[in-house]
Amino acid sequence: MHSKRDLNRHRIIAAADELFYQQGYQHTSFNDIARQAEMSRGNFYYYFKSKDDILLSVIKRRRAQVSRMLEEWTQAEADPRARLHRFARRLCEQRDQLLHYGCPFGSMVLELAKSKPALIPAARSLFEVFESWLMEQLAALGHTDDARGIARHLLVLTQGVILVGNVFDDPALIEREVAAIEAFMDSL
Amino acid sequence: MHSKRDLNRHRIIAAADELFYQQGYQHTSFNDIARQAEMSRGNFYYYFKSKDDILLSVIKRRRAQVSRMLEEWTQAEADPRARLHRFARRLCEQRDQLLHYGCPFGSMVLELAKSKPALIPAARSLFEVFESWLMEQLAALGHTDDARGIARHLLVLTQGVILVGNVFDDPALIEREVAAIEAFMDSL
DNA sequence: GTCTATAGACCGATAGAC
DNA sequence: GTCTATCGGTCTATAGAC
Repeated sequence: MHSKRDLNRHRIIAAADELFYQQGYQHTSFNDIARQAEMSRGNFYYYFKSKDDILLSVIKRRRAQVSRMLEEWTQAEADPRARLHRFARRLCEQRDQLLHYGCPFGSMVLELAKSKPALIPAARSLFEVFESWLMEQLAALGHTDDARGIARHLLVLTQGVILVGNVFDDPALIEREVAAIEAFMDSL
Repeated sequence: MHSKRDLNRHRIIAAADELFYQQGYQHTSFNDIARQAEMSRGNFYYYFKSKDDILLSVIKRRRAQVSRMLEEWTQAEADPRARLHRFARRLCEQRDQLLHYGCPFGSMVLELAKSKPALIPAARSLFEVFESWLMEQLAALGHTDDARGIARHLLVLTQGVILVGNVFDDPALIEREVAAIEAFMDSL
């Protein structure tokens, strides 16, 4: 059902999702979220029991979006290698955002590691979605034993590109490193 | 000279340095720093004009420490390749801290990107110290044209390892990926 | 007495919670 | 809309070294 309650919950989560990415979790206040969602701040505790609770809902939303995206890639491309290239090229598609705010998943884990370690497992689950999808593609390419290691290596490369691209604000670095990642994928 | 003023300034900066790393900049309050430095909070504005000013001093301190470390490596190892290996192996030496809190330089840039973009250039300067040292070693190995690109690629690898290691809290990943980085260095 | 250094009261603003 | 805690930041009385 799309009750009014569900719609308002969704508006709050969508607003928080964007702001948590652009400003970070701690640096985003209820007022910020209220302004972005065009709602009164007072209602929030009708929908959520705490700020942490909003974050958990944001993570859940992101996980659903990631799952949907990966499913689309799986259906659009029959070749596992072509699927991996989709994964790599997404860095270029999202380049400008990534250079500004970093990876929405990596930066969240890092922030929580410093201020809310109890929430790390929830944020880690986003990476696990990517990891298991990558492992499926790698297994299809014959890498059954070392699938996890290679999957994590691909995550290392992508997280590194984003972070260093962010540091130097260097769009060319993204393009160059993505090409190297694709070359590595072809060598598998 | 080591006036009392200098010593106390140093105590505040050292306390802030540790806390900013472990808890993040925003999540560390003046009270936290006061407790850690065993000083009264009221004094801080005798030594610094703002919290941002403390951060700038922390960055300056870290830059000096990094420069000193790189200089030591340069003097201890005559072979540029051996120097690069020092750089890689440091990830293993610092493993436990890195798994807990991430890279002190990378995580700072990421936090500032979301909340204090004006301070990014200061934090970036830490990476530039590493970058230029790496470029010197690469140039000595004959990589004069592509030194910057390779240097940044090494930074990509190291930042990626730390971040993904942090996400999965996986010490073995650090060891494995560092071995791969060293193999890459040998191929240069 | 002078100067450096210090402690802690105090401020307005704003946070999350209700 | 209100509550309480805490934030970064300010001010000042004064203690101790010289």
